[in-house]
Amino acid sequence: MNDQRSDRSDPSSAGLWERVVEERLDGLENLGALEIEPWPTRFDRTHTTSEIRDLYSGLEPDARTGKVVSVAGRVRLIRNFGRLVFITFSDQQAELQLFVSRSGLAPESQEVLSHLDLGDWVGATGEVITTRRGELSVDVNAIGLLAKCLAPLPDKWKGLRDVEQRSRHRHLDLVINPQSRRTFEVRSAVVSELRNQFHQRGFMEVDTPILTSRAAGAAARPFLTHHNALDIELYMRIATELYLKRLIIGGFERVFEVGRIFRNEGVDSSHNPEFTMLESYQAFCDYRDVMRLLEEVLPAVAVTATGSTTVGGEAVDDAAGRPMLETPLSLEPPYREVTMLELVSEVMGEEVTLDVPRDSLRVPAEGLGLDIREGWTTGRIIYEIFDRLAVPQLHSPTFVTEYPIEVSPLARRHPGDPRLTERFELFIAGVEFANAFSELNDPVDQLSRFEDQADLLGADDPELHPVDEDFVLALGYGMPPTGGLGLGVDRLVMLLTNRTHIRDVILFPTLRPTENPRWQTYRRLLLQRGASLSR
RNA sequence: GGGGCCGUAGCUCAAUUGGCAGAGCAACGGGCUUUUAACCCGGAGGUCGUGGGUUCGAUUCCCACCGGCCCCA
Repeated sequence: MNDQRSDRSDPSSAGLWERVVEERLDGLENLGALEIEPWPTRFDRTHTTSEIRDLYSGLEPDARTGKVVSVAGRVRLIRNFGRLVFITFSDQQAELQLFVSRSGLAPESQEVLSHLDLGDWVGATGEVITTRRGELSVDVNAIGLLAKCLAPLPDKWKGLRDVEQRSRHRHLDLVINPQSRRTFEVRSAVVSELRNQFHQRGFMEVDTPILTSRAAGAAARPFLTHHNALDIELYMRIATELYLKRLIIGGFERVFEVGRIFRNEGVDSSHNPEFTMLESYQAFCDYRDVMRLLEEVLPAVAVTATGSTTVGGEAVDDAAGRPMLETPLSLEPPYREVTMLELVSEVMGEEVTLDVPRDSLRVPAEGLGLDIREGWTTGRIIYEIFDRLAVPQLHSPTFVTEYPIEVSPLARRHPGDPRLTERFELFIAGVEFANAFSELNDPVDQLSRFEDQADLLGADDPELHPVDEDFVLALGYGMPPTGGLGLGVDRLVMLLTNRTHIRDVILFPTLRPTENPRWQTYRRLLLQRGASLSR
């Protein structure tokens, strides 16, 4: 272990932090003297904050409604005037003000009030009123603690800004940053609407194995794990593709899976080791049908999740991350369609075809700063030029079609040129969102493609696929023509919430573990208190 | 893999051409019955990411390391 690791939000100097926890624990003891339970089991809420706002918006200042409500939430702000206290609290929907006059308040409520801290959960009962300044409030006649917040929260206004700290302490991020809560609400809506869209089109949702004996269906390094009882090595899946195609072979004509995928590769602002991908397969269809599907599904998901097919452009609060798109962009179809060879010809400034000799492509490509490896064919080099130089310029939604066969071992050959495939990827804002093709269903061709890839595996090329023998055997029983799709769900959420960092759209991203230097102090304080409670 | 920037109070951030470490909010004590991030008074709170070096003296300069962000391959 490395002792030099630092964690900025958890400095080992726990002096002030320790004092705050101690003081709050002391406050609990005072409540105990009045037999007030700081962690009661339940609370009868009659209204949420937004229900009250909906019912009583537009009241005149200094109004009384005669309506008594019970509300609950977390204390966000306290403005104490001595005998009069204003408390702003929030539940999941919104904030609301509590108007608490000490006169006439029961002793239990007075005691709760005097030990109330920012972050505490409270339940309060009283009449809905507006104050002299017109603020909708609950005129509290009883207030109780629902849960004590023992540790100080980050500043409500400046928030937690650091991406790592926000994901490492997600509970605090969600308390503090409304934008972050909003992001994950959008994520939930995106996944829900994706499912809805596919169900509506007659797709059946399925679950395929995460633990597999062979990580296939994509070009990626897998995570390795071990099953004790069987005493075998197992891989975490790197794609759902080959299992879903087995289901098409089996006779399910439309299947999809929203699946967690694991790839043992680098971590950066757009890659997390585990991420979510939607894959769908529909029999009797080709890649052009999948294009139309995407053009329908993506705008529908955008509207359901965000209310609009326009993404980006709006100012994103700094505390919740930087924007992905500075200027707005429309997801309305039709999307631009262009072949890879057209794009590469554009980049190179002259017409590029698969007939161009390898070296007359390699030399100018290296001149543009690309690292061209020894075994790469013309098609592979074309893909590299495309990936490095053309992709970043694909701003509005663009289907790039006709991929070289070398980088598409699972896609059907293009009828016009067997060195190309019926494949497309969808790019938006310079980022790949979807990958689709007319699925290769000829086992003879599939086997030779896998064998070609296997021959090259020693070349350590990240674009190479491992062989899956069982899948080739399965193909032999006949897979109908099929259009397949892979859609990156995390990236779609990034696009719809305008975030640049994948950690901002994954609740608990993979992080290097750190020791929390406060733990020992915290543990000691709680154990001390426990001992004094049991006495 | 290469380059740049960053790490200071619970949170957000200053400052120092190398000489007692600063603010706002939070927290603590006091005051206040109509606030909207209330206000006023007072007192606290720091291993300046970690380790080493240079120096009379290092938060500041140098080196290494840890962690982060951005750009490039």
